[in-house]
Amino acid sequence: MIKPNVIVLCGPTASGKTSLSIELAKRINGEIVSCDSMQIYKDMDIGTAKPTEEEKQGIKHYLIDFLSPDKRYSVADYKKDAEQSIEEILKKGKVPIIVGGTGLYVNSLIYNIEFKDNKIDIEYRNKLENIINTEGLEKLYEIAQKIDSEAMENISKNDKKRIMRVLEIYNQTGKTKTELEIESRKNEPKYRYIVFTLDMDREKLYERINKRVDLMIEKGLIKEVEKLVNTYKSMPTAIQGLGYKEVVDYLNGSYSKEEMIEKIKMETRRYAKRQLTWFRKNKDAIWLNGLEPTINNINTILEVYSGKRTS
RNA sequence: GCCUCGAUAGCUCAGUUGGUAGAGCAAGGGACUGAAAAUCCCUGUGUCAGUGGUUCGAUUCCACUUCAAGCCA
Repeated sequence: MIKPNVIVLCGPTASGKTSLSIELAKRINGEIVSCDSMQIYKDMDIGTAKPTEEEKQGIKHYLIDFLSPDKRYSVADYKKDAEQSIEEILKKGKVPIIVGGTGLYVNSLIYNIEFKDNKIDIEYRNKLENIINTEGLEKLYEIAQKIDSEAMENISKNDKKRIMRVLEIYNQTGKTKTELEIESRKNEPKYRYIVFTLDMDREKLYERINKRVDLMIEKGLIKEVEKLVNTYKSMPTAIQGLGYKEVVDYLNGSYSKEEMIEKIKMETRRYAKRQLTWFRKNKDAIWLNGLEPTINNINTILEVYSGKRTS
């Protein structure tokens, strides 16, 4: 059986994914599935650089702007939702285009990582937090080491989230993280994912990031955040978004407006660097230069897509 | 113009009782399976402002030059 083609366009923030993907979708009768852990949230438009209706040019976008910022969401939810979206697009006879910068989410699709149908046990997580506060993180590290020493080889003794996760998995499933990950990789992907990574000269990318942050402030990012914190009592994940937590600190008087803007720029540059580390790891990806004219990049994608080019 | 102080990593500075130097921040690289825009790990060669002098040896001491800051006029 021939697997359907699915195009994946990843790359660091501000590399030009949005406009390239929309041009591509118009060209090949495609629809876009976003792969972005922050654009999923409603009421967070400016800071996440969500495409506007005008920018979308009538191209349907999935997994954007559909979740309340007070809700939790995870890679497991994403995997399920994204595959459902892909199916819907294929049913229409259109081409699915996955677009975004969240490396973890991209991998869940292209390596077909299968997640069990479990919810996060917040009570247990709080219990672990308590142990950290009373006995220290070392205590949890030791326990985790006993449960799954193999997984702990890659986890620093300071990496609170990952140490907790090892314990959470064991508590919930009775299996180790290592065992579960082997099971999660059993099945081949259902689609032929063709992965493109959009990048450009680092200096140029940073210039674009800086400019984009200034533009966000101009467009009213501060107002957006004010409204957000007044509307939602708690935002466990959404408030972690770049730009959002910094504006909250600014509103609390932690630093001046200028300092806030510089901080957002710096954190965004660092984020872009981390994204690139993630994408470089995928040796099958085909790299595109965001400084090239859009038409050139589209032609490259089309050549690979239609099988005229393999690398 | 006088006096004082300074010039060391991209930035802010420490230091070498003379044997070519190190912190913080920035930056770069990396890890990543249910919070991922999160979380975490690793990485410090730079004409020690320039030119001369003393010395086996000067970034360190001395002289001059340039630049910057403060004070007195």
